[in-house]
Amino acid sequence: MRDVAKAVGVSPMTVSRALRNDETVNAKTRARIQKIADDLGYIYDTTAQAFRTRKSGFVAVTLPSINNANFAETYCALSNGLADRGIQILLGATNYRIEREEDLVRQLLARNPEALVLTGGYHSDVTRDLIRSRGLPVIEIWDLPPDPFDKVVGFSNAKAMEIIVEHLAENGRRKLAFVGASEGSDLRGADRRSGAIATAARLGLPPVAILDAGPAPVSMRHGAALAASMGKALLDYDALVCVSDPVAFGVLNECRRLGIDVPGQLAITGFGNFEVAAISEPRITTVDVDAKRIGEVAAEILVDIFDGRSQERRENIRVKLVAGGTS
Amino acid sequence: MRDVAKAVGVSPMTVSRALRNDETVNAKTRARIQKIADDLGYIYDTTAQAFRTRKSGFVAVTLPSINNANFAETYCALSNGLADRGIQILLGATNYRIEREEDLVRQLLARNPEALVLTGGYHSDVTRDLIRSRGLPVIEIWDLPPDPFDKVVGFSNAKAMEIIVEHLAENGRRKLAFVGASEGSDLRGADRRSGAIATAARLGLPPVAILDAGPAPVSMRHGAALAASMGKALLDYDALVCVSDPVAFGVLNECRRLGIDVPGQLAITGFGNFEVAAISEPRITTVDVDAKRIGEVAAEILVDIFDGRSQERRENIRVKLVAGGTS
DNA sequence: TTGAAAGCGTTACCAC
DNA sequence: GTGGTAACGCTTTCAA
Repeated sequence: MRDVAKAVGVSPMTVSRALRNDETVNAKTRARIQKIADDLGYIYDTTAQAFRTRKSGFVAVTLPSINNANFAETYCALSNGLADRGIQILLGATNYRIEREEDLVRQLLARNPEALVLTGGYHSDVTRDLIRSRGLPVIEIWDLPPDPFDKVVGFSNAKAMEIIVEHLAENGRRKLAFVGASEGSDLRGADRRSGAIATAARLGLPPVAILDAGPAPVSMRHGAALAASMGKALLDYDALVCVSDPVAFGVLNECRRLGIDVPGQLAITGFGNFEVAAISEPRITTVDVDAKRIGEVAAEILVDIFDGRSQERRENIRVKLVAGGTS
Repeated sequence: MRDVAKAVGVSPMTVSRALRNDETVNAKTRARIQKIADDLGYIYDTTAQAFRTRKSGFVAVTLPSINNANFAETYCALSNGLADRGIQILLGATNYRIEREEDLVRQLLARNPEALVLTGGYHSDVTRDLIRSRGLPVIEIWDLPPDPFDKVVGFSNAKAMEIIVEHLAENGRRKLAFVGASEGSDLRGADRRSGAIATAARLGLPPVAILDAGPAPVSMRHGAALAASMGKALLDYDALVCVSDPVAFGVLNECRRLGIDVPGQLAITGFGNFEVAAISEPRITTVDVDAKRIGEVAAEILVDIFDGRSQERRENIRVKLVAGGTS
């Protein structure tokens, strides 16, 4: 920058302003500076800028997994919503290990992000302190934590399960089992489980059985393996409430192999309205979450924050039942 | 850092060294510094480090899509392989739009990454110039481009299709159709298509028909929709070679609805050994690509580069046939 | 094994 | 409309 300044015959300060298209710099001077900078092959140092201004142009985002159609959609919507502002996303995947979050957040914070988007509302005390001491804007997504950091864009995983259990009860199912990940590995999944248990209790159904499909992320193969290991014992229940569509699909496929009639003998439900739920035959009854909208709203909130329009935000994204042929 | 130094009673310089695990700092002092830094909630400023050392600590990675089990696995392996070096990944998704790559690369380069990992070997001239003028290490993955930038970790998509077509021919199939994305939207998919066509020709089979499932990314629903729109006309062929497992699964499911017997009347093959291929009943014949290994090898190469051990690398990652019940 | 001084390239702030 | 000065938080270098 000094070299450019020398070549043009102005001060480095003026060059700095000109290159940022500062209006206060004389238009002609600005053009001259631009040209000479180009000629000299000058490359603006974004790192130095980020250092000096304390603005990194990053928003840090944590996701449990990047290989998940719903999270991927949220990520893309978020990314697109911030792109025109020149904001880039710094992504961190916890792979469903909560203890990873702390390290991850530390790494992400080291880059001075201007905001933090966390998937889920459960965080260790250390993580909370770490974040609070930074005092940066936080958005928690895909959840509706009772005691949030700051902004929230999500839905209640427990409540979302209500509509599934009510639907099953309306269709005469009583003996429910919940198929999900092992205790402690998928906290939103655990919320769904408690939601199912609570709703069943409220409706006067027998206690919901818990079937463990292994540590998160549980997917098709885990659902299939669980069903295979249980075999006809699955018929102790008349409905399997699965934590996600892939799990439900795995279970459903194994049921076909076992000669269990779905939905005749057994109802199966999923969660998330994944592509496989709609393609499966029969279609899997599921809950649709507007993942894209979560990302869009989060991006909108961030833009508001960066523009200085800050306000309390707790957005409840609607979820809806998608009735299929498995219930 | 100054605050930590004050609290510990040493100079900032010693703190700096301690936090970087510099061996020259007394082990006990180092531990004390670590502890107090933690207690104070100190977060190391990577931006300042990047500024001072002229090293960003970033590796930029482009992926066609993050919602893809294979790419996700490559990404995770890459990320893990670089984590101990303190290198973070800056991710950019093209969403299968090649024209996006240029913008994306420009954005990523603005962050001064220390290396660039590109998925695929097709790039616009502008992109090529952009990258070359920066003179940074480049690894192209998931492909084996004839004229690569630099390092390569991948496989020939065309050759991978050979094993599928040979397998089909061995099993007596002759009238092949390729089901893939529209021309121009998925270049690795197009390579698979040409591979299928070439191999069929070499084996003396009739010309391979091309069935267009729409713009990339094509997935279950596109496969299903294509099959539904064709109906019994699918029986003009005796094998459908699908560009990916999800597409194959969509086609397979629709065939069941249409009353087409797979593999009796029609063989179906996929690509990528996705979970759905193994869970599907019957299992889908597919090609397994060691996605994780691609990420691991790429990370290893990058570590070599950062350690100053640079050498030509063109790693051909093996792919293998996974024979299922659909062929 | 530890510390002091200087500086990385930019911009905030104030002066003119 | 332009310029001078200082500083951002760290590390390189040299000295003790």
